[in-house]
Amino acid sequence: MGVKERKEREKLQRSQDILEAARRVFESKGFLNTTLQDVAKEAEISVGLIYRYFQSKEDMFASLALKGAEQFDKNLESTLKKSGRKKSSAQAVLTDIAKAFFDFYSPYGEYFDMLLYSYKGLKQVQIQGSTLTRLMSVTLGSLDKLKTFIVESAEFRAKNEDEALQVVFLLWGILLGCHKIFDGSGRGHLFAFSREDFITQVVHQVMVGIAKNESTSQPKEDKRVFFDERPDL
Amino acid sequence: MGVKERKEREKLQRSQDILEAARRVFESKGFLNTTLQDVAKEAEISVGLIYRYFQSKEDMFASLALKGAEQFDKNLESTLKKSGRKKSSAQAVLTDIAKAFFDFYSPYGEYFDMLLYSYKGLKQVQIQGSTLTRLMSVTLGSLDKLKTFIVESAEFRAKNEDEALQVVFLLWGILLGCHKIFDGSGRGHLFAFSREDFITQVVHQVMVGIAKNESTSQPKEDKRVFFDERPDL
DNA sequence: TCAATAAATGAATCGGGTTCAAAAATAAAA
DNA sequence: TTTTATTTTTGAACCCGATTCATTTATTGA
Repeated sequence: MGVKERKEREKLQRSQDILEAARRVFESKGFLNTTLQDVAKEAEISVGLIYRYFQSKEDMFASLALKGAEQFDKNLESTLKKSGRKKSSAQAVLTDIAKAFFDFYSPYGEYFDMLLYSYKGLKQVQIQGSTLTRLMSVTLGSLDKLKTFIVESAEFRAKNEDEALQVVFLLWGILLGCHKIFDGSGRGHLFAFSREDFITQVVHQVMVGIAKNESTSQPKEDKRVFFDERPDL
Repeated sequence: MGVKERKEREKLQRSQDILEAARRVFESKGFLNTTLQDVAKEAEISVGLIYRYFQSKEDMFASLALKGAEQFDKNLESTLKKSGRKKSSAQAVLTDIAKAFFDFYSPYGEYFDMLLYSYKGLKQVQIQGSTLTRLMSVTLGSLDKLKTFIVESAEFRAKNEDEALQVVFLLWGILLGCHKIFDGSGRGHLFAFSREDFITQVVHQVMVGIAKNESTSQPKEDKRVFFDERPDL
C-alpha cells in the first residue's frame, strides 16, 4: 500500500507549496489586498483547488500563523534545554528567547498579529476550525514552557505558578510591543541599533527590570511591588 | 446665512452619530464581520447615505482611530502640562501617560491596532485618504510631545533628540504590548491586578528601567548600555 | 483496456461594499 | 402659496472576490 502513503506525502507537499505561495503574495500585497486568484496564479494551480487543501482564505492565514508558532516553540524548547545544560543566567536566556521571538515574528508576524489583535477580526466560523485550535494549543504550550523557566529561575522570585504566569504575560507583551515598534519603524532604521543590539538592550534594560525588585525609587503612593502584596479583587 | 451653518452643524452631528453607531457594531461583531447593513440599521439610516459622510468602510474605521488618537493627544498634553507645573517625578508622569494610553486603547484599540499592524492590510486606495493623513499627523504630534518630555527629564539621560525619540519608541512599544496582553487576557482577569495596579507596576518595574542606566548586572559579552556606545551600522 | 476513484478545473453562485438614478425633503424664488 | 432649484435620502443595481459545484481530466486497480 505504498501508493496511499505517496499520495499522502504529495498532498502534504502540495499544501505546503500553496502555503508558501500564499505567504509570498501576502507579504508583497498584504492579506486583505490579496485575492485567491493571485494565490492560485503564484502556486500555478486553479482557484478551486485551493479549497481541497484549505477550508478558506482565513484558514491559510491561520495555517501560516501556526507554522510560525510551531517554529518558535521548537526554538524556545532548544533554547531552554541548552540553558539548562549550561546553567546560563536568566538574562542570557531571555536574550536568546527574545531573539527566537523576533525570528519567528519577522516572517509570520502579520498573521499572528491579526489573530492576536482581535479574534473578532476573523469570521466566527473560522474560530471553530481545527487550525486555530492547534495554533492556540501550540501557543499555550510555549507559554507553559516559559512559565516553567520563570518558576525555576530564582531571579524572578515567583512564589507560585500563577505569579510566574503573570511574568510570562508581561514578558510576552513587552516582546510583542517592542518587535512591533522595531519592525514598524522601518525594521529598526529609526533606531541607531542593529536588530541584535536592540534585542540585547531591551532585555538588558527592560526585561531584567522585572526580575529585580530592588528598584531604587518606589512608586509614590503605592509601595507594592509585583509579588509582595496583592490588591484584593 | 444661518441656514448654511445649521446644516454644517447637523452634518457634523450626523457623521458623529454614524461613527458612534459603527463603533458599537464593530465592538460587538468585529470590523470584518460587520456589514454596512448592520451599521445602517444601527444608525437608523439607509446604506447609501453612509457614503455621503464617509468615503468607505475603511474610512469609518480610520475615523474612529483618529478620534481615539485625538483624545489621547489631548490627555497627553494636559498630563504633561500638569506635570510641568507640579514638577512631578518622571515616574509619576509616565504612570499618568500610561493610564491615558490605556484609556485611549480600550475603546479605540482595535482600529488603531489594525492600522499599526500593517498598513498593507488596508486597501491601497485608502492610504491616500485624508483621514489617514490626519491620523498620522496627530500621532506624530503625540510622539513629539513625548520626545520633548524625555529630553527635558534628566532621568532618561538622552543626549539629544534622536536618542529621546528612541526612548519614545521603546516606551510606546512596551505600552502597546502590555496593553494588548492585559486586554487580551480577559481584560486582566488572568492577572491578580486591577487595571490601575497593573499600570502602576508596569511603569514602576519596567519603564523606569529604561531611565536608569545603573543596572546591577551587565550583559555578558556586550557592555554597552543604551546611550553610552553606539554600534556602527 | 476499462471501470472506479481521485484530482483539478473554471464557470456559476452568493455576499457585501460601492455606485447611481430616482424619490423625498428642504430651501429659495416668484 | 406655489413653483423651481437644491440638497438629502433611498434602495436597487453593479461589481469584485470568496466559495461552491458540476464537469473534465488524470490516476489507480482490476
